[in-house]
Amino acid sequence: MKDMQTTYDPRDFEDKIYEKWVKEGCFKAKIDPDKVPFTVMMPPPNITGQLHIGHAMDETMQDIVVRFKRMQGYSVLWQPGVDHASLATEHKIVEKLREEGTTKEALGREEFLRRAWEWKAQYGGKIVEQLKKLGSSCDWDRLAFTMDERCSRAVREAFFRLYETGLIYRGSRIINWCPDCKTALSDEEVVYSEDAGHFWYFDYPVEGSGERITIATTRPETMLGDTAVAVNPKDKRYARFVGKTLLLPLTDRKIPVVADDYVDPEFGTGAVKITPAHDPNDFEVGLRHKLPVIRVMNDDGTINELGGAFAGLDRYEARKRVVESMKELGLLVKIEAHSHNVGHCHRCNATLEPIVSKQWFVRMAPLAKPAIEAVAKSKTKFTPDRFAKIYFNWLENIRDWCISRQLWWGHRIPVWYCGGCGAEICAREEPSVCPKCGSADLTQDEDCLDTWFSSALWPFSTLGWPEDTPEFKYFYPTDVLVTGYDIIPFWVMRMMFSGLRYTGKVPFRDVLIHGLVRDEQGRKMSKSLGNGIDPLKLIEKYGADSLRLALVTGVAPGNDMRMSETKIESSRNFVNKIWNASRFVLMNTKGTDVPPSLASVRLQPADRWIISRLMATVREVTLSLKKYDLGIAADKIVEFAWNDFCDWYIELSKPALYGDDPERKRQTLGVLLFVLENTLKLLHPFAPFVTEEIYGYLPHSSGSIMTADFPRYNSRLSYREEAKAFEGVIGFIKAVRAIKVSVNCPPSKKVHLFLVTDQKRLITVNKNAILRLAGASEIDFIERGSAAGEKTVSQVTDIAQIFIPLGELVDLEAERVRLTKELERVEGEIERAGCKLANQNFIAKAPKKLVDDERAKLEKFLDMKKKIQQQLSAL
RNA sequence: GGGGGCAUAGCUCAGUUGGUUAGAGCGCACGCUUCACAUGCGUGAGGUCACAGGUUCGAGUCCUGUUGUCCCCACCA
Repeated sequence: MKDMQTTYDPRDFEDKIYEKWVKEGCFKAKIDPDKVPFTVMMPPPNITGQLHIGHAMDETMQDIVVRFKRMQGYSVLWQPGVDHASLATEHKIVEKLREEGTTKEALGREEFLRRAWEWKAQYGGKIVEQLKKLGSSCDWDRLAFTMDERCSRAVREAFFRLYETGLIYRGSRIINWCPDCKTALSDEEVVYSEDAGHFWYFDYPVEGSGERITIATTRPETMLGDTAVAVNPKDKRYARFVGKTLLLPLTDRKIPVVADDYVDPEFGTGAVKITPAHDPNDFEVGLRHKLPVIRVMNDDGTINELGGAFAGLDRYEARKRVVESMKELGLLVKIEAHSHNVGHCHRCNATLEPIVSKQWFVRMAPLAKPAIEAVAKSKTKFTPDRFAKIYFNWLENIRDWCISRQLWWGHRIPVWYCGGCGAEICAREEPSVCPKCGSADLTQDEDCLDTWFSSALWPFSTLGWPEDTPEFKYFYPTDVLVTGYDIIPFWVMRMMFSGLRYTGKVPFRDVLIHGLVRDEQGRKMSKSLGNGIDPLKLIEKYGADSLRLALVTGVAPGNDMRMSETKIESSRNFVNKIWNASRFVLMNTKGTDVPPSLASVRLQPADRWIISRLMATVREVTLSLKKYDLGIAADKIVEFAWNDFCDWYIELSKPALYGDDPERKRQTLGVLLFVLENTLKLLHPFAPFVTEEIYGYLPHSSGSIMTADFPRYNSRLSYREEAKAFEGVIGFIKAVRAIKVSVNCPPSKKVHLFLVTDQKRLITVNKNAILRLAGASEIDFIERGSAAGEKTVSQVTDIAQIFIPLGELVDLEAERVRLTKELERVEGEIERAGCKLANQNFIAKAPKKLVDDERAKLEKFLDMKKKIQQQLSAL
């Protein structure tokens, strides 16, 4: 076999390995009755989308969970797919058409849709290719699209069922209208921002008297649609006006003054113009007082013919002209600066108009209730669980969902209108004649459904629902949904009530919520700021493994994270470390017939220590992954691999590897390989490429690491007592190093160690490692410190009192200061432990183990104190 | 107005059900051309865990309040 490259360069193998996985069908989901299924639905990225860093994090988290479960022996389905993103896609195509100098209306529906599909074919696959670069192990053969036949059928079925049971209705309501996209939006699609505006104070004359009522408005142009002025019934200032008639300026209409609790007497002038067609609150007031609804605006934001002289003007031009006209009439009282929250289109950012419009709605109350219960009863659990509160908050305050969009790209509403009898027909498949009158004159509703209507069905539409397919039976309900907290109202919630409504089951058992990836300064990434981090560039520069590790380390679940290149550099350094450690082990393996398992190895103390640490790590990592604490799991692996394995065990193994006992070398290599292989397996879900690449070089490995068993905790390999004893050796070595540094003794200078100890055996067994790692030439056991002679530096450790004669390097005074400091520290500990143990409540109420530990600690420190005092007096 | 997050080392953040002497990465200081790795190794400095109470034998962790900060929702025309 070829040797590993001396330098780690992910570009050498990442693409190659991904191809291999795909070719060997490693990602394929299989219905296997002997295995437990584990299903994850990928949140389908928009076909318009480019892979951004947020996707990268979301995908990485899913891939980690999925790879872990696969290695644990589950039959895993990670279902990929893309979303047609009705509005987003249509918006982009319309823009493109605009550049070409045409419009969708000019093209016509059919031609427009042909273009859209063409566009989808051209760009829709791009994001899929980008996902592959990250190492996503989803079953690409099952790639779904929210507008493919399967999903479309599910959409029609869902619509039909809701329609049939009266949960879908059509009605004229106030909705959020985007005059640029020319469509209705749901409440969730509105982005509010605090915009600087004005308050215009207008006088409305009272009919038959010289009096006037002053109202204040932020949208003067809507006065053309005013049908009343409202005051608070308790407001004495206006009591005499209630029931009177006002002459609405700029029009020839007369409008009443009504009394309504909605009006806040403290705000503005206490008198409010009521425009039921253009304001949600006014609409409600209008209903209460049976006011006419006069809509004065067209779909494109211009004033319509009901606006009289202002007809045809754009809303902002109309605003200007209305104010001017009022001023000319002497009815403009004053203008104040006023900033207020204004709704914007989440897609094009245009200022939205609340407008009365005939749309399709889903009645939410009956759907929200079971969705709330399911989470309240923990049928679905949020991680972290605080997001359940946010979920409840949304569902408890939810209003009916406006699902119709005046768009062409999307699922067309499955409702037909009969030209013969006027019937409204909802059907799963297009009817040929009217079932009521038999007329063939049927016209389908022009509108499309909100994209999220189809996304809401994703966990089961992709599995073939409404058919009871084998996939649906085996893989549904899914296990975990991974997504950002910003998507809870759009998607998580809607999948929940849809799943419960149509399948009778929750769509997923766990929801793993993550935060946003922010830039180095903690700002949200946005196009306008230009602070976006391109994950593909990072993969090109550092490799996918490094990016993945950087995305999940040091983040608590649900919290936002800051991404920076330094962070990825650290991950890259770690991956590089793994690369080199593996290279070291494999280099030494050459020409040696390494034992295939630990069974035949006579384990040394250091071996048992590293195996013990490995087992502890296996246990912690497995538990953390189970709880979706990906960051903690990654930390534990890194800590083990870098500190325990590389910094300690590999160094400890060197005397055996470079020594003259071939059998000892062979056995040590057995341990090195065992630990390395398990480390790679633990790391594989996080860093799939490099672990697979290295795995291929291991002498006893076969197949892909992807299909290897995830390491299992084995209590027989935990060696707790021995490992603990060996920690003493490590502490001892560190102490010698520290002594040398403290007296500026060059590390290369070998020192002679004189030890007072009752652990001669432990030290003798590990003598070679100690000499090498501590930089010592000789070890002598002595009975008393004074035997080490003059000019000696000393230190107390858990396993020995160390004396090092360092001749002229020793500054007696500095040594005295150092030991005195050490003595103070130990005395502090004695004080602390003593106080604790003097507390009768502690002795009585704390667990026995803690009390015993504290006693042992006190003993230890008392002993140390005695020894340090001896050393001080010997100076 | 309602809800939520965050406040721990110079910076960015971890800290599992309360329990060793509170950790990591980066940065900093000093020292290392040690035969896997300078993308490295060794040693170290640096924290009254925002503040004030409370519960407890014991609080960074739980409770109450305060301050600062960020986010989501609602919203006064």
